[in-house]
Amino acid sequence: MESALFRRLELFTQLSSEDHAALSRLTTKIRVIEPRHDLIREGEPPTHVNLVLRGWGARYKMLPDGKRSLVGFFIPGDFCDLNAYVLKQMDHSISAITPLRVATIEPTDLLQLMVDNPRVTQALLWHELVSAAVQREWTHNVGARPAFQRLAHLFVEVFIRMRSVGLAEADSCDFPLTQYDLAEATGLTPVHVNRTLQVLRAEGLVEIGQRRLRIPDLARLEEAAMFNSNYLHLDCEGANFHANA
Amino acid sequence: MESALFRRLELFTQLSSEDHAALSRLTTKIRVIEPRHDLIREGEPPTHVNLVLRGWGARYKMLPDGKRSLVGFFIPGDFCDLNAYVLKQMDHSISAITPLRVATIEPTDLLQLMVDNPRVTQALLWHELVSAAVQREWTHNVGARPAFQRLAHLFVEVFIRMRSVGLAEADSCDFPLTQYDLAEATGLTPVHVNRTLQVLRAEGLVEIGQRRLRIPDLARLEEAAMFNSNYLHLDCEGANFHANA
DNA sequence: CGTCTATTTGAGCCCCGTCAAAGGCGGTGG
DNA sequence: CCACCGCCTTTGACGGGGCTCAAATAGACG
Repeated sequence: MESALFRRLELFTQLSSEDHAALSRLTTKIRVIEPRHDLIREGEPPTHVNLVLRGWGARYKMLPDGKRSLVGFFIPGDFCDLNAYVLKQMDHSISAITPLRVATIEPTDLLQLMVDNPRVTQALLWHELVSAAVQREWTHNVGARPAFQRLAHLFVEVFIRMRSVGLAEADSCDFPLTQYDLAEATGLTPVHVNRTLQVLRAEGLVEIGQRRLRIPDLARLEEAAMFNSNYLHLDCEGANFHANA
Repeated sequence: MESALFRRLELFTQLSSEDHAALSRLTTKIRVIEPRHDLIREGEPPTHVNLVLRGWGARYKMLPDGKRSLVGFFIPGDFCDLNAYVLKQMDHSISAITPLRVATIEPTDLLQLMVDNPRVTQALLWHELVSAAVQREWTHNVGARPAFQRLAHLFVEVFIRMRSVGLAEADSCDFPLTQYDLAEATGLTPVHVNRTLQVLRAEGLVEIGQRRLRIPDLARLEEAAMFNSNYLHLDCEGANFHANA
C-alpha cells in the first residue's frame, strides 16, 4: 500500500528496513476523499500532515470572481503539506480528483520519526525541495510556453512522476484529468485545450482517452515541450535502485 | 546591516539576543554582485546558502529558445536557497537586479545554528513555507489574472514585502525593476506592460519612476488586483513587534 | 553632448477567449 | 436491455487581449 511512498523517498536515497518500518507506522490512520471533494480548504488551520497513498489530488486557488487555478497535482507518494502545521491557516485548498486515499499523520509523530531516522529526514527535505522546484517550473510553464508546449510539458511531467513511483507502463499511465482540469492547470480555456489536444494527437505525440495517457515517443514529446527534467532532481543516490521495475 | 533579516524572521516569532548574535555570526562572509550578473547558474552545484543583505535579486528560468521567465524576486532578508545544498545541481539561475550584497553561509554552520537555536529553526521553516506559498501565488497570478490585475498584484506583493522588512515609507518603496523585468515576471511582453502601466497610472493606482514605486491608496490597489495577503502568512506571533517602525 | 538603456507609440494581426450548441459516453434505473 | 441523464468532449462563429515588428522619444551617465 505504501509502496509509492518508499519508491518516492528512495529516489533520493536508500532507506533501511527500520526506516521503512517507522514510515509504515505513520500510515495507519487512513482517510478516503470522494472525487471533487476537498481534503482541506483555504482558511482552515492545517493541523496534521497528509500523505497520498492512492489516487490523484490537486492544489487549487480561487479568485474572488470565481476563476480557479490548479497550481499542482498530487499522485501516490506525495506529501500534501509536510510542514504546513506551522502556519495559522491554509492559503489554498486541496481537492480529490479521483477517489483519494490519504494517510493522516500527527506532526509530533512525524517530528519523532525525523529525530529517530536521519535518512528519512533527508529524504523528506529532498521531497520539499523537489516540490518547490516543480512549483517554479509550473510558474515558468504558464508564463513562458504557448498552449501547445504548455500542455505537452504537463504530460511529460505527469508521466515521469508517475513512472518514478512505479505507476506507469512502458509508454502509458493512468490519467484521470478532464480537459476542464487541464484548462485550470494551464491557464487556458477548456475549448482551447480541446483544440490543442487535437493537434497533439494529430502529430502522434500523445493519446488520451479511457482515463489513460499514452506517449508513443517520449523523447519526441519532450523535444516538443522543451522539457528539461533537471527540476525533478532524479539524479540522486537512489536513482538506480528501481531501474528495472 | 542584517536588520532586514531580523525583521524578516521576527515576523514569525520573537528571537532572543542570543538568536540575534548567532545569526550575526553567520553573516560575516560577504559577496557583492553587480547588476545583471549571476549569483549562481542553472546546472551549477549549490554548495552554500545565500542570504540577501542589500539590494534586489531574481530567480529565473530559461527555455531553449531563449525565452526567459523571472519566477521570483529577492529583497533584503530573503534566503535564496536555504536547503538547496542537498541537491546535485541548480534547476534555475539567480541574478542581481541592483548591486546585490549577499552573505555566503556554510551549510554546516547553518545546521549548527539550527541545533543551538530552535526558535531560529522554526523561523527558517516558516521562511521556507512562505517562499513556497509565494511561488504558488505566482503560478496562480500568471495563470489566472489578466494583465492589468497581474501587474497590480505584483506591485502590492512587492510593497507589502518591502514594508514587512522595514524598507518602505508610508506609501512608497524602492523599485528597481524595469518594464522589461516586469514583462519577464508576468509572462507579458514589454510593450503590453508599458500600455497596461499607463492605465494603472491613469487610474491613480500606482506611480512608478525614479526607481520608486508609490501606491497612493493601497486598499484600492489590492481591490483592483484581487489581492489576498493570506499567502504571505504575516498573521504570526511576531506580527506586532515592529508595528510602529 | 553623445551614447546607451529604458520607455513610449503606432499599425496590424494572431492566438486564444467567449458564447452557444451539439454530440459522445458511461452510469443508472426501469 | 433500453432509455434516460449527467458529465465530458467536440465544433462553429466571432471577438478581443495581448503579441510582433518597427521606430521614435526620453532619461541616465560619463
